[in-house]
Amino acid sequence: MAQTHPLNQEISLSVIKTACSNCNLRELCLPFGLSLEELERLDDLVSTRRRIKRGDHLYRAGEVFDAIYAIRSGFFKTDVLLEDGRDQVTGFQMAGELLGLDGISTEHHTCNAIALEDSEICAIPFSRLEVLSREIHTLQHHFHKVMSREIVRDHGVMMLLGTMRAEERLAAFLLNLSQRFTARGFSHAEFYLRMTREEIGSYLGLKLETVSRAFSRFQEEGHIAVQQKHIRILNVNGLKALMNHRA
Amino acid sequence: MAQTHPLNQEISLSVIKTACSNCNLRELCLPFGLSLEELERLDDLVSTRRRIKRGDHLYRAGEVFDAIYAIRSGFFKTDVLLEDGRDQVTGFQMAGELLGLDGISTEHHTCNAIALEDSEICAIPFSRLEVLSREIHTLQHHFHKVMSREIVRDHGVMMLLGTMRAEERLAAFLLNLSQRFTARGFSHAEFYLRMTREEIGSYLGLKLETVSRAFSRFQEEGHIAVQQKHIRILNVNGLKALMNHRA
DNA sequence: TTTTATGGTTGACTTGGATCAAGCGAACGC
DNA sequence: GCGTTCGCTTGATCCAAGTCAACCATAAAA
Repeated sequence: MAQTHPLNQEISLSVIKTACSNCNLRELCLPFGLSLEELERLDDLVSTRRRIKRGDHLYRAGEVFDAIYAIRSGFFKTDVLLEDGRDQVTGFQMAGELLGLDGISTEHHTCNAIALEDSEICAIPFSRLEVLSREIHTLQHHFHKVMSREIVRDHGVMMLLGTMRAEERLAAFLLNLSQRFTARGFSHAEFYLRMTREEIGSYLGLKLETVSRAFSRFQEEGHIAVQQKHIRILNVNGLKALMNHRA
Repeated sequence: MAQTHPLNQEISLSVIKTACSNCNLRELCLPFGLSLEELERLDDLVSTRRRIKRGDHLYRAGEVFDAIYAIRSGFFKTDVLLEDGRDQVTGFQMAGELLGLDGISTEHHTCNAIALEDSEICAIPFSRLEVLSREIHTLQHHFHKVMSREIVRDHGVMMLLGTMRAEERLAAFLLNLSQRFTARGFSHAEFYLRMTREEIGSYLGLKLETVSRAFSRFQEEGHIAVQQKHIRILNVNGLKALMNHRA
């Protein structure tokens, strides 16, 4: 159902529904800023849509790179494995975000992308994207911005890992999630975590016990209400205050 | 000794000498893979070359972005400041590497770039680079690779900050520097650090005392010889072994 | 329904790296 | 030449987070 061959595009309504031009994520995703006519050209390019079940890989480190992926729905993590078994979660991605940019560099993926819930993605063949972005300046520029934004995000994570203490890291993490959910029209104050404490810990450079303790502490202090994966933010400013609370 | 002082570039020769087509870094830098004719078109674009004195900023966080910079000679650091005074060094850049990619995202620089020794840069107006890369496919693709490489590098730093202990981080850092010096034709085993212990610490998420102690330890164990900023690597495999030495 | 597995919480203790503090050496300005 | 500054080293102590361990909660399987 997700896979739709470009040939049927006139026929089925479902196909039209999953076209970029009709996608409600188009203002967050790659199509940002494109005209209607340009959008349709992008539609041609985004031919493959695919479902990824919770726990399955979208791609693995080492695989040949030939497409980047836009998340239509669902939630992913990316991680990097060291030979000795250590791994680092490098990011959590949600609807409208792009996966696979790391693969351009060596033409092989350098990390694993794993669905944390049943998800749907759009595959964008990279060489065709390069062709199209030579013709559509807005697309070219926006793509550059997206890559750059990823670099800026990574710098933020470095700052977090390099200078913040455990509770600051977790506060920053929750505020970041909240802000991204808001941008997608969800509640900024109430959401379900898609990842385990261990995955959060890996992302934040902490052990799962430390993450768990920090959650409990935030709850005691009235900043949030936690019940397993269900989070309610009760005091955004409290969390923000935690972040700048000395080096 | 790695420093090549660009002090006397005779006027007439200097123009030719500083063109991409004659730059000895062209295989490391943006021009990688371009034909001679394409190189000349890139030369037109890279009009501004500038000297930056040790300690001076190439750009500051918040400034309007309109160009990326290729390092012709010298050494830089980039860092991000938090309001409360904490800062994180996000990278050290040497000849042939690009600076400023983070600015594309918001059209403002998001970090500071500071010369750690007297340096020379080539400014590449970004909008003109976008125009040219629509025409020269090789340039377009290579630029994408460079951005992607930066993302991959950042993931490596996350891994380092998230999962490694102090001595592993420093070993990884030294091996990385060594490898990059090698790629530029310098000794892989002997070099001068351009940055202070504090800057290394900031980059590695450690305090300067910890960096200093780790250096001393490496010396005691015969992996390296340190005298202030002068480093000699005596046992590369020893350093490599330190890195995979358990989580 | 009970059983099992997986993920989360909490406590006791240990430890790597931070902090505080003193002193040293090289480079620079006077 | 000499004093000042800045960066580096080293030691003593402390503490945030890691480790180890027990137990609890939820959901899926039997």
